[in-house]
Amino acid sequence: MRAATVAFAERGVAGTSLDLLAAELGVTKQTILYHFGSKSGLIEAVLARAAEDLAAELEAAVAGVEAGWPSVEAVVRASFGLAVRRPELLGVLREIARLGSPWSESALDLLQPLVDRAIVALNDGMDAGLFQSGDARLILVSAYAVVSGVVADSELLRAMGMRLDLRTAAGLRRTLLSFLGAVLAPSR
Amino acid sequence: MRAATVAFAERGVAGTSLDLLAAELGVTKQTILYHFGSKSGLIEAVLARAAEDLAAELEAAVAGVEAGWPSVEAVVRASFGLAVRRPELLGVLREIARLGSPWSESALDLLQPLVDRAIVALNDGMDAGLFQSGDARLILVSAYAVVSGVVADSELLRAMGMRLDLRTAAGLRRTLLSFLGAVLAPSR
DNA sequence: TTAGCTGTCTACCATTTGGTAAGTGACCAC
DNA sequence: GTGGTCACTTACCAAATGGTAGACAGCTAA
Repeated sequence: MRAATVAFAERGVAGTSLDLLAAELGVTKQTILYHFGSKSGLIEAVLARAAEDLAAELEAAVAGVEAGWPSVEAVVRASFGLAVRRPELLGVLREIARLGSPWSESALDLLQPLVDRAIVALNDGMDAGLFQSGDARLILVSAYAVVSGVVADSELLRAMGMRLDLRTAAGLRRTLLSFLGAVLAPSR
Repeated sequence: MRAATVAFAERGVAGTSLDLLAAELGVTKQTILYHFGSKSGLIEAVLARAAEDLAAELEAAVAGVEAGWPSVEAVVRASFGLAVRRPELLGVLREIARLGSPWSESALDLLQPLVDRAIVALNDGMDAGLFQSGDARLILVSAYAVVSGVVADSELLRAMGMRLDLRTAAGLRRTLLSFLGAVLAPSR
């Protein structure tokens, strides 16, 4: 599943054949089919695991962190950490969500709780005066798109003479936090 | 080429077979091969056209617009306009760039001028005191990632109960411009 | 010892895929 | 009218793809 996750994220689902995946693992394609039944079964398992892992990582990031700006900072930090440490986690989710029915729906179901939780947190923060009022969804989707876009378009980073390493991620994190700070900071 | 661009952007290059593409067009696969020689030939043509179109659109957007913030605004407006009007333009570039050698290099060559131009414009603005100083590359890549991420992850938009329509794009544009305004506005 | 289960393999299979070869009709210059 | 080019077709083909069937070895429980 780890190999499949990486392969799906890097080469796409359609671009990953069971034969090739099996060869990478030093087994035959039939071994994969034995464990997952079909390619769809493999996709399903990979999707479920990735969503679970992502939720766990973000959950861990905000655990014990106080609501408001510190939580935002923690999530952003964790997201860019994932983008460097496990880019395939975000990549495979996007890749599977793009497959169309019924995969988009499955992915959507699995990610909905995360989205809802973030929206609620932002709105709560706004209500509590910790954040400036605004459209939480627009802010969330913009922030997510930065992380997702950076992971997905690593080729474009190269066009700018950058790599998705720790230093770049730190710079991007600072930039995104400035972005968010500007939009969320309560007017004084 | 228009059909191929849309198909590549939506289903990926590997996920688009010549047979299917031909069927959509009401011709045979051999007709496509006649005009483009091979699938690679088609990809190459689509890539070149997409890069050219993107450059032309952005060029037109900043033509006659004064340097500094108005230019930033114009580019952001044009980008989100493209994201709504012609999402396949951005999508296909990302999709082809992801194919690995030698496609990434080709795509990179074609997009490099755009990137360079944007970097120079930002740095000039900083030198002229129109913008706050900062890392132009980080700002550019972040801003690009917002647009790219929104186009690529249209499924996630749905998870938030949003569509990539004119209204949403306008909201995202305002959000991104707030982001950029906060990072670029000269300190007073 | 043996029966059964598990994980893997070899051997196939039908379909799909990118690509080649050889035509066929329409048009056009001479 | 006739030769040639252009756009497109039908008829194939070899390789790759997802998937099935059945054999085989290792392990465990009776």
